[in-house]
This record gives sequence, C-alpha cells and structure tokens, in this order.
Amino acid sequence: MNIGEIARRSGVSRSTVSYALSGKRAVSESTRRRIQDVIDESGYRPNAAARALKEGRTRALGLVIPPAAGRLTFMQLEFVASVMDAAGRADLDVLLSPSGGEHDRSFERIVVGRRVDGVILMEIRLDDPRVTRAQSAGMPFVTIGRTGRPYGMCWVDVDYATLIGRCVDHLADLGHRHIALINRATELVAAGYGPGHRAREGFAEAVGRRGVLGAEFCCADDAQAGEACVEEIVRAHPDITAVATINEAALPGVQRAIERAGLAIPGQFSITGVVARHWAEQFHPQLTAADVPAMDMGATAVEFLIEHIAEPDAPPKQKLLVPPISLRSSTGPVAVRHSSR
Amino acid sequence: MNIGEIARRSGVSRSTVSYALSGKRAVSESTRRRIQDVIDESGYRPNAAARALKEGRTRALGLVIPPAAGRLTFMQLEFVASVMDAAGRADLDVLLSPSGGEHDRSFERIVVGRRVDGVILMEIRLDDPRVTRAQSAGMPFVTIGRTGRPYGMCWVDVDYATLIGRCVDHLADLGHRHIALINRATELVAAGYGPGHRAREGFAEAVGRRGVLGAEFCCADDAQAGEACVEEIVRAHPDITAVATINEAALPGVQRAIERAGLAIPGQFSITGVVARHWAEQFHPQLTAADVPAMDMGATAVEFLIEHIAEPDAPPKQKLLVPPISLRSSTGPVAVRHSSR
DNA sequence: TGCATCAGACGAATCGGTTCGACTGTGCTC
DNA sequence: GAGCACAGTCGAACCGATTCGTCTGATGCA
Repeated sequence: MNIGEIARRSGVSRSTVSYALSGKRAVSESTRRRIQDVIDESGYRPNAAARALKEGRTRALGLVIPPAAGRLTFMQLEFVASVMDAAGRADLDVLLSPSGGEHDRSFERIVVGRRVDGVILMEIRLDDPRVTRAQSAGMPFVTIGRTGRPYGMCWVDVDYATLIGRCVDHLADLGHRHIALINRATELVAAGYGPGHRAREGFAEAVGRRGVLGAEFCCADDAQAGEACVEEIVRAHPDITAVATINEAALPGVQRAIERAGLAIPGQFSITGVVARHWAEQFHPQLTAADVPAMDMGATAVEFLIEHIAEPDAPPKQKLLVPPISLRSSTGPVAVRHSSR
Repeated sequence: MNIGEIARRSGVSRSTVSYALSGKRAVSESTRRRIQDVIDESGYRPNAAARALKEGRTRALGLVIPPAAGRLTFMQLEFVASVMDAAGRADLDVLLSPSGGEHDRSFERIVVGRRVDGVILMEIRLDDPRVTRAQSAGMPFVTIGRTGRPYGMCWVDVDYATLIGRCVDHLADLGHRHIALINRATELVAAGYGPGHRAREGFAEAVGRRGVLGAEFCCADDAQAGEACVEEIVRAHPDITAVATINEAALPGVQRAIERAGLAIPGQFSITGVVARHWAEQFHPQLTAADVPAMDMGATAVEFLIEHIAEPDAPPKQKLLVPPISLRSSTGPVAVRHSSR
C-alpha cells in the first residue's frame, strides 16, 4: 500500500494525494474527502524511509545512553523516560544507542548514516569524545550535563558544585563539623565525569568557606558499595556526623549500613545530597535533598534539540538548574554520636 | 557526501561503488582500493533512509516498552539492555516506543510507517491489543511474555505458574503452613497481565496440592506499597510465616517492613519468589529465588525476531524457561513467630 | 583467425514519497 | 469580450542508494 495505490483508488494523481495530506497546496474539498476515505479504509501511512529520503530529515532523534544499560540509575531512567515523552509529543521517534566500547558502531551508524536528525547525549565527561564526534559529523546535539568547555553548544545541566555547597551549608547550619561527601565511582570521576568533579569542587569550596572538616569517599553505583562505604565511615571516621551524596544508586546500601550501625536518622546521623526526587522519597526517612528535576531536563533537552535542528545558526541555548533543597526528614541538629559497636 | 560524490572522486560509476562496498559483483582490486581510499578520507557512510527505501528493510527493530518508563522494574530494564545489546551485535538499531494511552501514536508510526523490520513487545497481557495490531499490520514481532492463546507466534517467557509452585513447595518442605503470595498491582492483574495470572494459578494449585493455607496480596510496583503490604500481613495475618513474590519493585519496602516488625530473616520469616537476579542479590539477606534470566531472554527474543524476519513462513519459535531456584539465605525452617507489636 | 567466455565496468530503472512548473477551466474586471 | 487571477490538478524531476541488463575488451581454445 503506497501513495500511488491511494492515488489510483481515488482517481487522482500521486501529487494530489500528497498535497491533500500535507495541505501545502489547495485541494478541493470533494477530492480531499474522497482521498481521505480511501486512506481510512486502507490504513495507509506514508513510508518513513521514502519521506526521510526526500525531505532530508528522519523525524527521529537519537538518545545516547551509557553502555551499562542494565545499571542505569533512577535519574538516568527518568531522563530516558522524559526524552521519550517529549519526543513523542513532537511526533518524533527515539533511537536508543548505547555508547562506549564495542557499542560505538551504533553511535557511528546513527550519526554518520544520518539515521536521526539530532542526538541527545547523557553522562557527559568533561572531555567527551562523543561530543567531538557529533560536532565533526555535523550532527546537531544537546547534552544532558556539560563538558569542561561548554561554550557554543546546547546543554541542560544541574549545578552540582553550588548544590553540594548548599548541602554543606545546610549541615553546617545544623552544627555538623565533620561532613562526608559520597561521590560516584572512582573510575568514573577519574574519567572526567562532570558531576563527580563539580561536586568535589563545590564540596571543597564550601567546607573551606564554613571552616568544617570534609572527607570525600568515592563509591561504586550500587547498594553493596554504599553499604561498604558507610561501614568504613562508621568504623574509621567516628567524628563524621553527616553525609552529602550525589550517588543515588548507593542509597539503599547507605540506608542499610546506617541502620545496622544503630544510628538514628536524623537524631544521630544526618544525610542529604543531590538525587532524583523519586529516590529522595524512597529513602526512609524521606531525604532532605536537592531534587534533580530529571523529567524537566529531558523535556528541555528535546526542546533545545528541536529548536537547534530548525535553526542551526541561532545561538545555542543552555540551562543550568539550581533546584532548591527540599526539606524532608533526614537531617537534624548534630548530636553526640553513639556508635553501636 | 553521497555515493555519487564518491564515484566522481574515484572516477567510476555509482554502481561500481555500490558493488565495491557490497561485494555482490566482482570489482577489480585496483579500483576497489581507489574507492576505499576515497571513502576512508571522506568518512562516507551510505544514507540509511535511501538504503531502507530501496532494500525494503530498515535494519532497525522496535522495542515496545510499558508507558511508565520512569517506573521500569529492574527486570524490564534488563530486557531493554539485553535487547539493545543483541541488536547492536547484529548491527541493528533499536527504536524505543512507549505504548499505551496517548503513546500509541508512536507504535502506529513505527509499525505502519514501516520504520522498523520487526518489533519486540514487553509486558504482554493475556489479551493484548498490540499483538493484534502487529499481526494485522503484517509486522513481524516477538513477545517477551505470552498472550492467553500464544499459538502460532514467537515468544520467550518464564513459567511463572510452575516457578511459584516450586516456591510454595520449597516453603512447604521447610514446614511453612501459612504462605502469602505478593502479586503485582491489582489493576495490572485485572487488566490481564500474564505473569500475575499465571502466578496466581500456580500458587493456588501448589497450595492445594500441598495442603497448606495460602493468601494472595496484590501490591503496586513500588517500595511504599511493598511496605504497606507486609505491614498488613504482619498485622492482620499473624499466622503467615513466609511469602513468595513476583513483585520486584516492592522488595525494598518489603524488606523495610519486615525489619521494622523486628522479624529476623530467615529465622522468623522466610521470603522467596521469582525476580531478576540482580534484585535477589540486592536483598538482605540475599534472596532464595528463581532468577529470571532476563539477559538471556532479551537476546533470545532478538534472535527469534531476526530469524522470523528472514523466514516469515518458518514455524514460529517459542521458549518457555523454568530456571532453577537459587538457594541463598532468605528461607529457613518455620519457627514460632514473635510479633514485635 | 574466429568465436565463446568472462571479468569488470557502466547506465538506467527502481523504491515511495515531495515539490516545482505547467496546464486547465472558471469567474471577475475593465 | 479580451485579459487576468486563481483554484485545482497533473506530470516529471528528485532524494541516495541498489540492482538488473548491457557493453567492452581481454583471454582461451579450437
């Protein structure tokens, strides 16, 4: 079933069918109706490849996700969900592409084979090869997160440095003097993962400014690592009375370790950080945290990308979010700590 | 940069370039080398849309996921990851399509617009409109899960009925006489969600066969619901000493509620079920459970789909998995239960 | 020497849309 | 009543690949 067949059945030419559908030229009401009837009864839809070929655009966008798709954090999952949602509303399809290692063929196929009109990149490093590649291939892109030199490109990011600083401020205001930062995995930070670096900087700055003692712990993105990390804090750093974290995936383990150590939250131990709201609320008691508005960010990324595709020469848009800290129940005034061991 | 430009620069015709790349006809070594050099220095890749139009296939497949993408369970996430992985290995791109509600436009675009060569459907209902739609549109498909009448179509599924039966057997062998089934959400089961129904049937059958008392609880797919569900069990059903579950997403809440009730696992309370291995291991203590081999299932689904696309008339393949129960640490002999309240 | 064979290259058709230019017939104005 | 504008339609070119049929020149063999 193609446009020629529709034309034949309605007794008009192919171009008339096309114009009837697109509305780009006038078509008399009677023929328009006749064509529409034929289409309705045959269930015709224009072939996406043919249209893409002629129009020079695919009506699809690529979403490049980290390779360990089985280990996506909740925040990343929200990005994916919101990008799909926003793309769907704009009648765009989403091609998913894992990146890194052997998966890079997929990225190449999509970008150089012009399978999409633009891509959204996640989990950006300060110096990111995918950004370079998209630029050199002339493929429009928007990043969720930003590189070390993010000028002249489109991005949406959260100001981790400022937010972690505010977490420290909040804890210091409550009287905490020894504060830990639970960062993401060592390798990730070493590889130049933006939020990891910026959280580290913001933490160092705030700790210095407030005159408190800070210690940073890198922690892999899973519950076991979170558990081990807090166990080490409890055992080796008994002065620490509060932690700030950007590591969502470790939270369930963090929770278990704190409970096992017999520390009441927030009575004896405070915890805060920068996480997706869903996980802040899953925590028990609910986490006082800067909620990353992941859904908004995904939608904004799509919006920026659509605009950038439409007007490649317009100045690139950028959005740095500084969401407020939502006060919930996981932080409180410092107290003398009684370790259960 | 297109094939004509490559042809011009290498001083041959377009067809020669095409044959040099595909190898479908002989091309002399010297011209082949010349063409390859031009391609290497220009970074040329054939335009996906043009190729799809001519060949009649897109080299892409669709993955239809549940609409609430922000709430994907770990198992679903593993399906997505493994499908992408397997597709990538076969040099196929993956188009993600949420289904249900207003998202159905996306499904229609992909299927009827021939944007993909085949689709993989997840979260199958006993009577599933997407299956019907794919069939009527003549779009090859494979389901992860199976409908109520799964004859004549390709699918991969886990035998929830048998597995939940084995869980009951295991618990009964340990002496448990009052066992609860924590199922998925009421609405989901009511809507004909396969695993929910089959777990229910398998549970009823095994409970009857073993002469123990069983109670079923439907529970929404999140931690809060799991917590509430176990609280109800503890409060209103003090005889229950063990649960079997297929509801992964509720597990963190289940854990919290059991701990809060002061019940030791497995000393005073046993828990088992059918879940993705990752979550069985995240549980504390690690969960004795039938590990759903989600990664294998995704890969198998892709394999079946590729074969089905290549040979639409071959008999459809099906695979019903009955993974063994992995004995870990969350089940033990029944003991007198001391409620902490 | 003549003819069949074959490797290697080319040209043109094709896939299914979109879009530009041109054509026709009607109604209006001067 | 000639000229013009315009709504409505058609035919053909085009997007960038693949592929079939055909052509050419070299080689082999009788």
